[in-house]
Amino acid sequence: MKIDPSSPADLSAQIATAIRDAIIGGRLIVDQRLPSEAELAEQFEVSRPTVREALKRLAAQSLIRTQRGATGGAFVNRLSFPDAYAQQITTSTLLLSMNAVSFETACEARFALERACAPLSAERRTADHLATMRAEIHRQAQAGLTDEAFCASDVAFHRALVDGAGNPVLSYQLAGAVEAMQPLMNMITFTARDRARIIALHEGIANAVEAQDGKAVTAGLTALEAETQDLAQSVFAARAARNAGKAG
Amino acid sequence: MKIDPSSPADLSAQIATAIRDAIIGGRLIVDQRLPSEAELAEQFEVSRPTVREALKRLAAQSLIRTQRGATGGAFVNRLSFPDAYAQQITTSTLLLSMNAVSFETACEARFALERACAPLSAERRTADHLATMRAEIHRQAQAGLTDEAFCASDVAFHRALVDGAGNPVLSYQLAGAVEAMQPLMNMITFTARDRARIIALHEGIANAVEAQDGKAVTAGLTALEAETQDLAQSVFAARAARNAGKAG
DNA sequence: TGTAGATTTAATGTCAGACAATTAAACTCC
DNA sequence: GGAGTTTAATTGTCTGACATTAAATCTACA
Repeated sequence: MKIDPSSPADLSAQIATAIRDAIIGGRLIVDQRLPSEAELAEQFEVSRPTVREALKRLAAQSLIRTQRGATGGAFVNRLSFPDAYAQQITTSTLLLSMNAVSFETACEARFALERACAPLSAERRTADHLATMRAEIHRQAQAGLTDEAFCASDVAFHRALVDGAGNPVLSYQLAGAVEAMQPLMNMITFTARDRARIIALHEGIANAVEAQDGKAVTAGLTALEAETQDLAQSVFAARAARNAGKAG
Repeated sequence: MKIDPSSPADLSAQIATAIRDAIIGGRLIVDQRLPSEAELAEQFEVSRPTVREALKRLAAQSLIRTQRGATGGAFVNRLSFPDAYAQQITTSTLLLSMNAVSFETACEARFALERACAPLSAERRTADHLATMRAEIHRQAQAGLTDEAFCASDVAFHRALVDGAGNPVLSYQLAGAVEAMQPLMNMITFTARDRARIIALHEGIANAVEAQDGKAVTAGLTALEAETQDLAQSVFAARAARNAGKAG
């Protein structure tokens, strides 16, 4: 592993890239200990702070973990599913919030992906997944629920549906799509009638999942997508009209 | 923004979290300049190297960018789609390689997600997308192509299909699923007959996309999934048998 | 002999201060 | 007024030191 001191890029970035490539390329394997900071500094012919900045970059991506003490050091970290979930959600959320992605586009992507899980989930869901879905529907029907809590329950409902497919890779991929929608959904105010319609659709989906009828699950999700898009459109239209009224 | 010096967590990690939360929460907006390192050090009552480690953590996640010079500093970075793609691919690839995810599971997830794009892509694909797909099919048929190049072309074909849906969020989500499969696919050796079958399936898919027949695209992907799973199974079975022979 | 406690040691975490490199703005001179 | 020079602000890097942590080792005592 070598770096180029004459490169315009920061030394710490170069070192981080070199180590990252070694991890991705399998030359450093999970739980393997990296040389100590002092040794790395010597190898790369830089100072310890520079090495530390490189290691912090890697730590930020969960590629390594560090331990203090006599037998401590930096170790190649196994990227766990929960860590990957968290990164996925953060990235997706920021991507949506920073790039003026329309509600319509995000919503379409989210439901398209979720429909991909529908047949598998209908086939494989356990009683647990079904119970979670029912419990969340029950929660959604409670009076006095804030819009945020309603949305959170909505997310939990859909996660149960996705997890029902029994494919952790699929669950991981969907985590970003489903969770990143939450801030967008939170911009919507749900009237009692809106909630009733959504809950009815959720019940239809849960019933289809219980009956292990993949096509019905897919159809239910499509209907829910249409309902969500309509709702968002009317909310945003009303808001725009109110603002125009203010301006006029 | 405050940190807790008595917390067991590293100060630099705490500072990074505080700034990240400010960005996610919208208190720091895109292109806004953060205080200089010296000012941040004063605010958080830590030294400059500690602040720098925190900033490097954020830079590793593309949350900020830094500029040298008189008017330089750290700026909140707009997370671009390409950056998000790259992060997504890295995370997905590592997740698969470090967690003993079976080929079967990864393959199932990938094709399930890709089928989610099929109807949209059939409806909206441009001539460009179609041309890319045809070009990649042509490349795949060339003699003397290495397995790696064949796989790379396969990825390009499927990306064109996904991009055809015209939904950048969907493309972003799929990037991880499709690209992360490549290392796994590279473990397979493709005989000429295998390639011919795959190319035939690709042609069927391209024809369906050209005809804007979403159901046929979905069916083609399902057939390709079955073919891929069969192929992988036989390759791995043969390899296992050879290893057993050696051991015996 | 075994174990509890003290010591050692090796590593990361943090600090202070300095200098180098870079870049934009301010200034100066023609 | 414009080209070149200077200045100032900021990040990048280095050196050396000390603090903190935790495992391993040693020591004393039962």
